[in-house]
Amino acid sequence: MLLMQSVPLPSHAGATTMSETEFARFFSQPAPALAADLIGTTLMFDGAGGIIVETEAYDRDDPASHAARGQTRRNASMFGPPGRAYVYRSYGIHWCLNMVCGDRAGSAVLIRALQPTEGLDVMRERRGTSDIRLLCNGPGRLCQALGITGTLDGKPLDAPPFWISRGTEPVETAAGRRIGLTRAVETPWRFVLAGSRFLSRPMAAL
DNA sequence: ATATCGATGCCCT
DNA sequence: GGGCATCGATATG
Repeated sequence: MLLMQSVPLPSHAGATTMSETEFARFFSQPAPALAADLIGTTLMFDGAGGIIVETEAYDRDDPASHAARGQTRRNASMFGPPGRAYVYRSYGIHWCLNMVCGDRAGSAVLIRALQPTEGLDVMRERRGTSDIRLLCNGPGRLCQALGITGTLDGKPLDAPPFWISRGTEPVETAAGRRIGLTRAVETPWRFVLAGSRFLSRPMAAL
């Protein structure tokens, strides 16, 4: 069947796709809640991907957020419907992927690290390293590994080339300070899979 | 293991 | 013109 061929199969047991209403409910959560819930979720993009092990929440009333000073051309996707991508260029060089969420405009979750499970060969080629721990351990690195660029800004996350599946097994998460910020540094809106060796940086004590 | 620094381009004031 | 939700190389313990 044509439809089946376009859907990548997760390699780990227990994965499940979301119905339309589950998807809508999932992404209507406030950013910190979704950021925590995304840990352990599988993210695929055009045949490559893995398990989300690190996220950060940003929202409208958050001085560190791109949305803090209102809508602009760059952050327009953050003010659009939830369940879509917000992709922006970081430091002029890298792309970073967010998932737009919330019951009001200006909320998103930055995807910071994956545990790679699918498409290892193409990710190694794109990243220029064979070290599996260096493929997706950072927001810029995972976009390079998956081939995500600015053309995906505003695209829905429940349609190809994106594919998202929540795990059925509960996972242990930890929260801490966000990385690389100069503002709102105390807000503990970074979430990780406890004990993961695929993080962009180890979780520091609060 | 952690620290520092330069690259790089676009957004926004 | 200033600042930046990063990365990789380099230096050092």
